[in-house]
Amino acid sequence: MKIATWNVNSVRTRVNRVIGFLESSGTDVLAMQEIKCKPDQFPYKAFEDAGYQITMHGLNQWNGVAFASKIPAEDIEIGFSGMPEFKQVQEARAIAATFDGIRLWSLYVPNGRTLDDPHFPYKLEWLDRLAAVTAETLENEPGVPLALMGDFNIAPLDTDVWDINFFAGSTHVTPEERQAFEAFEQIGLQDVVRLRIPEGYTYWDYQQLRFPRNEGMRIDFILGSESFAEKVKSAGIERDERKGEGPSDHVPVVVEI
DNA sequence: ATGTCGCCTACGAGGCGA
Repeated sequence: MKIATWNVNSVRTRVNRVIGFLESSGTDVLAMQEIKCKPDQFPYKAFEDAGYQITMHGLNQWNGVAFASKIPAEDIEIGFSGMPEFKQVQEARAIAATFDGIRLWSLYVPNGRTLDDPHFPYKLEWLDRLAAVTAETLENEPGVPLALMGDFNIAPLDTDVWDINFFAGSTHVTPEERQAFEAFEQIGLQDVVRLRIPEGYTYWDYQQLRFPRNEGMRIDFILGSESFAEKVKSAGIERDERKGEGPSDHVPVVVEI
């Protein structure tokens, strides 16, 4: 089974590219982030015509997470228990479903904006709570094949950005964010892509010719539980998806299990 | 170069978010 995660940056704008990727890669389950639409705006038909069912959560033009899958989604969960709010609103940043016994989360971690912005503590709290809820799940259901997949908006290593000096004083690389990321490893998850592909970016800003210059960031991850990790046969970062007409600024990250 | 892109409102262009 092929599983992938991809921040598509608008599923409506990107529908042809997303379906093209699904078909050419033979992906069975795709976790999407930043679909940027409400349920009545989702381009269901194009996915259904390609043989994929949609499980989505979107509230407005921002954020939004979903799965496209060839197999049925079971035990769908919108958000996670105690998910922090921003301005009294639980944003559309998390959805889970079980596919053939494998529990998958599609996650769009808050960006954080700047270190002095209220979105920054919100990001840290959001990650903290997600780790706590995931730890509970792993304790209650040890042995469950589970993966957290998505755009974490954190570059865990200095080599995950093209120039660490450029990011001095910025989000994505602070000790606090990296500690929040490491917490997922401490509760027993492992980055199943890093083990196989130590280097490589998953995101290049549209601005400043970042992609032609290969000035990117590695911020999209698949973090698997022990029983998920042991099923993984191979992994990939689909860099070529950043090329051509109308790409997302992120590329798919995939595993075969 | 403040070098892009996508969404909104509301019909042109500015505001917001990344």
